[in-house]
Amino acid sequence: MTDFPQTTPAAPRRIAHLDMDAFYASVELLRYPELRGLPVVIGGGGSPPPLQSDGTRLFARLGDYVGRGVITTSTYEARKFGVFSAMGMMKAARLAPQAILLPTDFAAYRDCSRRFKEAVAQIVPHIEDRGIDEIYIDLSGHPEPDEQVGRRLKDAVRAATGLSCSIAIAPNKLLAKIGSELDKPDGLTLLSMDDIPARIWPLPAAKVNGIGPKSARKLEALGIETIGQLAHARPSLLQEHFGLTYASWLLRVANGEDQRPVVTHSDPKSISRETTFERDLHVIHDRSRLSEVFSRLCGQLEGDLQRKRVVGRTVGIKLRFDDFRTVTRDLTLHHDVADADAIRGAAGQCLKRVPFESRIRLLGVRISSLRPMHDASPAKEPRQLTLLD
DNA sequence: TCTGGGGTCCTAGGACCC
DNA sequence: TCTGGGGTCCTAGGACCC
Repeated sequence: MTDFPQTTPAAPRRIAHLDMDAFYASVELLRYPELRGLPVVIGGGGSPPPLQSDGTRLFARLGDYVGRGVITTSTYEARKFGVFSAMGMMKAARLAPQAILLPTDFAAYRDCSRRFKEAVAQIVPHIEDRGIDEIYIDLSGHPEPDEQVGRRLKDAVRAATGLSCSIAIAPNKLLAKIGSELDKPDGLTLLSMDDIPARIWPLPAAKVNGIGPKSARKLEALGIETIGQLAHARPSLLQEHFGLTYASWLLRVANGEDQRPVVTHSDPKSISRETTFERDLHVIHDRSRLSEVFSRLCGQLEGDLQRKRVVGRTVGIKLRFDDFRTVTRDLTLHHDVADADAIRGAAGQCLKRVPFESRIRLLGVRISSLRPMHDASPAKEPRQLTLLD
């Protein structure tokens, strides 16, 4: 035994990415097993399917949908019709009018999400939350071999939820994230750095987490479509079009390099509420409706702050106009706020700075610069100093 | 008949201070 | 009366992710 720090080289990391398969849709199929094998899409804010007198459910058809919602998830059967997440439902309705449409039920998905994360945490506690349906798991130092722990995690998730997931285990988050998609659904993929040329390089550049539609289109214009082409691109060409920072990052990720740690805790940075109107509203003619929604959003924000036990001092608004232009305004106060009236007051100041030239499609309110709420010392003004002090 | 809602992070300019 | 650098905070917009 020695008290001196060891200087052995760092062991290679093992990171798993776990992604639930068609999560919202799969939760709904547990509830409505009679829909198994049918094209089903989840989206919009409709009401749950009513029970009929013969004991069966009356399911809505996507073709009958009217509104501005988008699809959040679809079953693999529905995807065959070309309807995917984030597609407008009116457009999807043209492609698959006969598909079953279910409203989103976040409470049910959150409950299921909590169960699968708890099941994983029983096996490996080092988890990074990446939203409702995916996590990274740091397996470095875990004794079992990859294949064995991967199977065990999948079995535990199925036992806790009845649902399948896809897992990849790789030397870093970047490769694990790409890998979990390679054998969906119900996949278990093991990747090492040696697999990069054969399994990663043929994939489209947009499969990299962080290369979005804008960058993918720019790359394509340069003749770069796959991750492999990106890895072999001339650095000066990339730097010319993307700047030094982003160009170096592109080259690193194309070679499968990523040192980001698995982050098990993070404090919220901002909280927001927004809503898209069924029809675009006029700032004058629809004043009372706008004012009503504005107050409701501020009230919801107050509830969110209380639930998360935080206060904030930067209040902002967001507007989207009928031409889809988006503007934001924000205001940093000298003190923290937490109640709906104070938020509404500050947000109202922000609204005054917006030029209203077109109808409003979306209205949102946001609060940031968050700090923990200390309920023991309710927002007290600092003692006023006087000359007598 | 386009395009939700809730987030994070980055950039860039201006104010302001030293 | 020509023209410093940092550093931090604030604001606006945009890319990206789930």
